[in-house]
Amino acid sequence: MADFRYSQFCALARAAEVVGERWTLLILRELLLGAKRFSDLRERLDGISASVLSKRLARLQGRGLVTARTLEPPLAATVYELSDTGRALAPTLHHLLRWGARFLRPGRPRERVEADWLRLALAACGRRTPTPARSILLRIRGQRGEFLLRVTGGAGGTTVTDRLEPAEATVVADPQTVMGLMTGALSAQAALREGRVRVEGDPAALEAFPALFEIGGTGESSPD
Amino acid sequence: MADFRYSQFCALARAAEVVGERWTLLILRELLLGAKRFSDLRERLDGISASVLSKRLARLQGRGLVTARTLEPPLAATVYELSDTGRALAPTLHHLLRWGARFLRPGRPRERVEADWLRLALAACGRRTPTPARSILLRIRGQRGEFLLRVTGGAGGTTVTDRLEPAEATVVADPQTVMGLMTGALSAQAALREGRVRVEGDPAALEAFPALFEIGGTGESSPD
DNA sequence: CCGCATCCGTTTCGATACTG
DNA sequence: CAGTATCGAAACGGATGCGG
Repeated sequence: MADFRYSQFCALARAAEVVGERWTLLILRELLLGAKRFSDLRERLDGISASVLSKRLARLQGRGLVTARTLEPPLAATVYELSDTGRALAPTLHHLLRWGARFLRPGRPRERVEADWLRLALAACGRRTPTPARSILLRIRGQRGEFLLRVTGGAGGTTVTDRLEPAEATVVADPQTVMGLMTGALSAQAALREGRVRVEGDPAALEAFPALFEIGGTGESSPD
Repeated sequence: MADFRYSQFCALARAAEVVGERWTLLILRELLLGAKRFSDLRERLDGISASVLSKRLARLQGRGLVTARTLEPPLAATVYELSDTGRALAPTLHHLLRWGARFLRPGRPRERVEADWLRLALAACGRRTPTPARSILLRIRGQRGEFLLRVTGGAGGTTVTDRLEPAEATVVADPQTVMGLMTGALSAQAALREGRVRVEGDPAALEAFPALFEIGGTGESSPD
């Protein structure tokens, strides 16, 4: 394994050596969402081979981003989790996600969607500046069942949780539609007209939804 | 060129498809530092092959991060530069650089260093919160000559320029030493003791130098 | 010269099979 | 379940060539 991929004394090149290999960012995304076993990772990173996953985990452990922990004898399993160094990448991943959101639509045939990923995206793209004091329950219908998220605007910005308290409105849509509304690629009117979304409760909540989010600065200077 | 590298409806996966290939982050770094020609990029990205650089540039243009512009007939040359979408990645690259700074030291034999990279690193790692009102001129001695940077602390945080106004002190060191001091991996005392740094002017400036910078959150929650 | 396209040896990846 | 072994396919790195 060529450990020195670039020969440059530059912090960005160093970072690229650690997280710039295929699959690595997605492995970190999964571990950011919680500790996981080898086979959990394989299942969610649909398409990664066992040998590549093994190499990636070994490298991430070697660089100190990931630690392996063996559970107590009853469940003799190894789980991988982020170390402090790995968790320190979270702000970077959020920024990258916000920037990448512009490429999300259109969706592609047979693409996988996980509830976790949507929650991560909504959380990462929520505005940090004061947003309309709305509370919206999202009922997201994927291929494999449906799940709920709760989005709240306020003076402290937008927050996203999976606690299911009551809200002003419930918005029912599939993942592609939710992300289209969030990124602004799809207007509320168009989504309603095409029957891609249904609102229960205050219809104005849907109109306000896009204002709760923003994607990576197309011009506005983000704080940092 | 398999354009769909992952089959996941996730903004981070989309971003990884665009910037997650070998060399791409470093190409973006170079273009962030200014528009460049094909051969300029090849020269600075020591080791990249022409065919790979060509493919990367084509992909980046296809995705809208980079534009090619042909100069007027006298200098019939093509320069590549970042588009708004490409420049929108700047905050992400700064975050990633700050995180990667922890891996900078120790330097490796025969590693290349460019003045631009140091300037980028110092700018990216400068604290955003108020810092001591110091002004320090860095005289950095690389293999190929030396160059100067000016670091200023203040209520608005740390700023780094290449304008050579007078300062309280001049710090003379090689790039590895400067980065060691910046990341905190090398203490001012140790650097002085080993003769790796020389100070002209107020000696206290060197002691204050590390306080002007911070690298990617090992615990402190960065604003975003 | 500059911006590639082409050829070719080496490395990495992906799919499957196999082992403790 | 958690990986290692193997092997064909794809990507990469280096050299060369060619049109503008």
